[in-house]
Formats: sequence, C-alpha cells, structure tokens
Amino acid sequence: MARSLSTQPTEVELQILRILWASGGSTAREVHNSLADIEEKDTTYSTTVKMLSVMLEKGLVKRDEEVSPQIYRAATSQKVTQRKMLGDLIDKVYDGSALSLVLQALTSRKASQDELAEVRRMLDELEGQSK
Amino acid sequence: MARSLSTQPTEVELQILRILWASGGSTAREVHNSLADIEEKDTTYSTTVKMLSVMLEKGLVKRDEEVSPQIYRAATSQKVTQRKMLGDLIDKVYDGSALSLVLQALTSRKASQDELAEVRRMLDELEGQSK
DNA sequence: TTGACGTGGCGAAAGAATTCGCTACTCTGC
DNA sequence: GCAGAGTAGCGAATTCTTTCGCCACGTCAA
Repeated sequence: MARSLSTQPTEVELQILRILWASGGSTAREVHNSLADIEEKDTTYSTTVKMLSVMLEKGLVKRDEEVSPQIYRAATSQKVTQRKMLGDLIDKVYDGSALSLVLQALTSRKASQDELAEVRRMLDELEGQSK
Repeated sequence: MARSLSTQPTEVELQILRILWASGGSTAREVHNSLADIEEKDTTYSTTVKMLSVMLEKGLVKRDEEVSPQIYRAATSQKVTQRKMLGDLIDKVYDGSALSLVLQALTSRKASQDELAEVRRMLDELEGQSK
C-alpha cells in the first residue's frame, strides 16, 4: 500500500486505470470487457479480477464498501497521475529539464495550428502571472 | 534482442543509460561507481555487470569488440530514447494528446521567463514553417 | 429448493527484472 | 613464475508482475 506512493503503475495497471477514468467507475466485468475490446488482450476474467485486487492493495483503485462494493474506481484522478508520471519522465530521461521535453513534444508530433495557438495563449497567461 | 524494439528500458536500465549518455562510454566499474554515487543504490558490482550483460542482450548497450571490448556505450542516443518514451507516455496517459501534455508541463513545473521565451521562439519557428 | 449463471476472490504458477555468489581472466610488482 | 588486486561473466536465487485454476457467494427462474 505504501508502495503506491513510490511505485509507478505498471503497463496493464495503467490500461485499467484509463478504463476507469473514462467510465468513472466499473464492475470487474466491465473492466474486463473493455480490456478485451480496446486491447487485443486475450486474458481471463480471473486475471482482470486479480489485477483489480492487487491494485486495490496498492491503493491504485478503491471501492465504496458501503454503497457499491463491486464498483471499482481509480483512486487518483487522471490529472494527478499524469502530473506525477510526467514529472518522473522529466527527471528520468530529460535530466529534469521540462523545457527540452516541451520542445521535443512540439517538434516531434506535428502540432496543428490550433494547438500551437493554444500553447501561445497559455504562454501569455503564464507570463502575465509571473511578472 | 527483438524485445528492445517493443519494450521500454526498466528503471535501473534507464539509470545506466543516463550514465552512459553522460560519459559517452564507460567500463563496468565506472558505471558501477556512478550508480553508487548518484543514486543511493547499494548494489554489488556483480549486479551492475549483470545488468550490463542483460542490456547487451537486449540491444540497449553495445561494445566495440575489436577496439575496446570492455567499454560499454548506449546503443541509441538520448534524443531518440526520449522521443520514444515521450511518445509512449502521450499515448498511454494523455490519450494521444501532445497538447495537453505540453500544457501540463508548462504549468506544473514553474517555467522561468527564459524558458517561456524559448518556447515562444520555437512556436514562431513552427508556425512559420507550416504556414 | 435447486440448479444454472454471473460475480468476485484466493493461492499458486509462469514470466520478467533485479540481485548475488562464485569463478576466471588480466595485469602489476616481485 | 607467482601472489595480489582489479575486472568481467555465468548461473542460480530473489522479488515483482502477470496469469490462471478452482472455489464461494448471490440471484433469478422453474
């Protein structure tokens, strides 16, 4: 449980989290179906349930025991998880430089005009604030 | 070996890659020392050597057998690896939206004025190109 | 009731990543 | 040549992730 603070979700765990973020909350069966659909994964229902229980132990997902003990929800919002993983990536492979990550993101995936404009808008806002 | 194409380097492998990127090439002993220094890791020299040999199998590192069989080098440049891992992150936790990643990177880590200016410069360039 | 069916769960197996113990090779100075 | 120090490497042990087999519970209809 304490490990969840230090450890990243694994590949499959992340897939499950994405399903839960999208749905807001699902039964084990629903998660399993989504996994089977979206991925070409061909795993057993048992496996999905087990993954969920492991994730429950780790604190990655949770259930409302009172109201709906069979509905699983992501324990942390997508935004928070993104922020954390992004931070880790920056530290681990960009030597802590958010700037170089941003530049690479902008250049490697061809951003649309709209997207560039959006980034520019955000820049304006940031500069305004910090002055 | 084929796995290196599909599989991400693991945590420790990444640390080793970073050391090799920084040094340009090192002996096993040097890698081990760096690992011990930079991280608070307390692993055996044996372990480091083994990691290197596993990474050699996976194709993550390489050696020039002729000239310097004991010097390990990263098989792919830092830039290429960054690009790949960034792409994976975008797909896996940002639902493929590079934009939202960029926005989050800019807001979560307080970027300096200089950095913002740099991003702006890059934007100008990109818009100029694609117009 | 009972007996299929849909659910969730536990414990152990399989697989991958990480660690270590032991051995062997290559120097250097005697 | 030979002891000692420093280096690399293999195979097995450990740990974590992922998978599965089998069981238990609830429910809905005959």
